[in-house]
Amino acid sequence: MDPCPIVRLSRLLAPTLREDPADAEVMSHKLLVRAGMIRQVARGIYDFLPLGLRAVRRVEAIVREEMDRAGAQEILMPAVIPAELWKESGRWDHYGRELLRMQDRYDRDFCFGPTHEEVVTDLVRREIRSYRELPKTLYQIQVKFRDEVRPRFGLMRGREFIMKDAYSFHADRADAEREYRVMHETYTRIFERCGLRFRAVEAGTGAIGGSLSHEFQVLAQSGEDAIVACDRCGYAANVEKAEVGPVPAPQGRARPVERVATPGKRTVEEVAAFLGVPPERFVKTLIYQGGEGQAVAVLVRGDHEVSETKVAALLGGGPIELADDATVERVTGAPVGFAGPVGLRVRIVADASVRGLRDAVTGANQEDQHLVGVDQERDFPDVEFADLRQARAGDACARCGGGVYAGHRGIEVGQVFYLGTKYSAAMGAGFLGADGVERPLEMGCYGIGITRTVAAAIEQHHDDAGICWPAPLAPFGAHVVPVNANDATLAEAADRVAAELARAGIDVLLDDRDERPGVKFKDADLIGLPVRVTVGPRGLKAGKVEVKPRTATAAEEVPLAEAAARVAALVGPR
RNA sequence: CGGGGCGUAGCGCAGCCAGGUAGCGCACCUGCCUUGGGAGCAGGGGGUCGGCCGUUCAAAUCGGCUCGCCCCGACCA
Repeated sequence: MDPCPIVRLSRLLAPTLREDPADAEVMSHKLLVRAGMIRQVARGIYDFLPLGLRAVRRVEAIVREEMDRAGAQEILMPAVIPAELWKESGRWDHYGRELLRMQDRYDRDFCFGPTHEEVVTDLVRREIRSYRELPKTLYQIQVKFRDEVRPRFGLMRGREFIMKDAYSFHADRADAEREYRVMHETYTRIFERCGLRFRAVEAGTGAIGGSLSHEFQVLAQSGEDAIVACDRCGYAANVEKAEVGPVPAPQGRARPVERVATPGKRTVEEVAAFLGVPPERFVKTLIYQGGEGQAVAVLVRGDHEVSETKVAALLGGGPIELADDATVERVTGAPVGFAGPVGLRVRIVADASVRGLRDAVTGANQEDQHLVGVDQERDFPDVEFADLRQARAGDACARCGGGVYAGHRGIEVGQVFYLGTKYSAAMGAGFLGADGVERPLEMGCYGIGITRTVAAAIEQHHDDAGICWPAPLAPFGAHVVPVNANDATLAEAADRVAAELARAGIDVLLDDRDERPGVKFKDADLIGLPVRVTVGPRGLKAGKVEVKPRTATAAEEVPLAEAAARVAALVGPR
């Protein structure tokens, strides 16, 4: 067995910073920069320094092992892709400005691949003829570029990032769904091995249709996605997509409608405070515009939020957006903030929780006026009901009926997707079946954001002093610190401990710098390797070193000869 | 893409309103001293003040343009 490397910190490019960088917002960004792991080159584009790159490589290694174990085959496709392939799929015109386009010296169009359905489908259509050659699952680990409107949060949302993308090809839908389940299990193994707390949540499939997509969300307070998970059946989904269970029947008593003045009060919060009526007795009316520009009124209870995903699906799947001020005025006859369903002459869709509401407050479609005592069945009966609101913690689970949703925040690090024949049909990727009939290939695709996973690991595993790497992702297994580099006895002992650790299969970062102990300890905490081994004069006199897991509060004294075994037990196989 | 903010030494910042010798802390170099949680003393190096144009006797400071970066809203691994 090759001995693991021992890297001397004095020679490593690991410029640690004492202060947070001014341009960083989230912890993973601050800590990656402070620990000398990344540096920004342009917005959303980073250098990976040795420590950062080692963490990336560790995620990649886990992903590779598990993909290979699942029978997928690693390939490498080009990052620069000729426009023709993207024109074939139609995405050259539809992908938008996120696609980084360029020309070569002959003015031919190319793009930097943000994803590789076109390239892989082109490869497979040229090389696969028969059902006998199926199924095939191909993957690559590669740099991607998406010219995000708003890159931010360091590695969480870069423009250039490393992604594992996989594509599978099948003779029929059943086999594609079988592979989907295999990949779902593979992803579960991958993120478990990474030492991350995560949930696989149901995800929308947008324009492609079908129901087969899951996002893998690493749970962290700083996550951009809000998700809910049932405490009983385990159903979990993005709040935008999560089905909402039965709503309690409305309580209010019938009374006549009354118009009240609410000068300058536009939001539910403002009006609720002004009238002394709780938000759940409000009907919130939002005017949306679909792709063709027709306005639709969407109603939810005052304490609920609209799920644009659900509204878009109800209206046919196209993109929707909140109407601009002028449209709102035209539709409601009042400025933004005073819309209500009573007397509206556009299509009205409402969340199920609005059905049967009595004694509710709504906008009056007149400036500075609201209606109270509104009765849905009496005053605006002409409404379509559907599940249109975002789920939230405390809602009843729609799947099992008995459970209750708990709220989480998540960072999406992976997604698995059943594609069907979207790309194979568009690009003429077919095969001959046993019956001699040519059919389009059934496909699935499966992505993992490698660099985002590194950031997510830090978001989930850090403390005030720095990163606390899950051992499987740590750049090194152990951090060996001789407290005084000028003490030859200590330095020799540290070298010896490092060598034994390496022999025991642990990669070692040895802080051989001529720095004071405090500086070394601060840097060790910041870099966050799973175990620190301190070699100091006190312990060494008794033939001992200190072994301290990063997340432990106290160190443990261990005889020199046993240190390697002790650390190996703590860190696990590397 | 719309809205807001910031560009002054490697990092974090002051100076700008009220134009007149470019500063502070950390980091860096040299020496002394120190060595179990970001020591101390002394000396030192380093900045076309993002860029361009203008106003002025004089611009980091005032005006215009431009580039870069960050934050807030709709998409995505």
